[in-house]
Amino acid sequence: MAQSSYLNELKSKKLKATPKRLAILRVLSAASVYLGPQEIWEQLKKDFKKLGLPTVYRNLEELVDAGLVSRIIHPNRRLYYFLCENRLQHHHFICVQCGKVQDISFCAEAQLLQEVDQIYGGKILSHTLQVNGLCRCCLKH
Amino acid sequence: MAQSSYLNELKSKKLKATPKRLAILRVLSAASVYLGPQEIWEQLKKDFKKLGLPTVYRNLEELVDAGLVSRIIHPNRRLYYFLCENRLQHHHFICVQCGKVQDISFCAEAQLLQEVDQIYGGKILSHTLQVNGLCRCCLKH
DNA sequence: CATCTAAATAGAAATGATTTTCAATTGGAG
DNA sequence: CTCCAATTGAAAATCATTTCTATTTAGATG
Ligand SMILES: [Mn+2]
Ligand SMILES: [Mn+2]
Ligand SMILES: [Zn+2]
Ligand SMILES: [Zn+2]
Repeated sequence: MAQSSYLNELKSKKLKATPKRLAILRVLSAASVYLGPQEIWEQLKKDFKKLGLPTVYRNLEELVDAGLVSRIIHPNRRLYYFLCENRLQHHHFICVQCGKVQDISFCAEAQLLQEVDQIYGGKILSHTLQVNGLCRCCLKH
Repeated sequence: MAQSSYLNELKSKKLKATPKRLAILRVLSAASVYLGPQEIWEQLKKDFKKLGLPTVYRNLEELVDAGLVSRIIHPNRRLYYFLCENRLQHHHFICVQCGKVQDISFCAEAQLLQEVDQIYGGKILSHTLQVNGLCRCCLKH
């Protein structure tokens, strides 16, 4: 995704385009795997002599809220983040070994809505669909 | 579920039917909502003068592994547990307000397998599908 | 019933990811 | 340039969960 695209999205979400926030986006954008806050922090400490880990945590969550970054809840229950070009609502297949993320085009939304809304009369606030496993590449080794 | 049914399932999973383990099952069985380890512990401290919180944590995970209890990852990212009579693979709609759990009969398994296995060549180890929201009852108030 | 062993437990301590606090800094609108 | 809300760093707190180890116990076996 282009840098200018980030800027527009940030502005529309009322997030300032601070150097650190942009750097976090840059790291995520360059990564081919999901990254944890700690990893992102360690990469960025090289570029900024001062950078607090809480800043990374805060920014990641803000970027998720803004819809720029997707959050992955690993089976180990730690949080990871991934910058996905695909802006449509979708889900992920994640490799627990190498960290690769692949889009799942299948979306359960309609069926879930049907069941929860029409049968139970409830209101869906969020849903998680995540598939964990080993990617083709990791399967070989 | 009948007590004797628990005993059989425990035995088949090589879990001893200890008084505390059975008590945990009893508490879960009596509950109409998902419960956290702490809550379960607090209820059981009345019955056992000695009962460690780690024991509750350990047992809950063992019971999940044994397939007797289902684990719920709340949007608040804490763990909750629920004893569901339905032993077939299925998912849940949980109310984030009152803790009610309702079965989602819809299962994405086939489609996910199709996509991950046949398109990506990966292997699914687990998948999470959970719907969070407000139940009919909580919606009214 | 007595014996025996792997499984289970208590209690205390450690863990470690995540969050909070608050004073100082800064982006960017006007 | 000014100004203020947003952002940040540093340190500390939180707090759910796990680990450790000595002790106890379920239940298999004879
Ligand atoms: Mn994606
Ligand atoms: Mn169920
Ligand atoms: Zn992989
Ligand atoms: Zn409810």
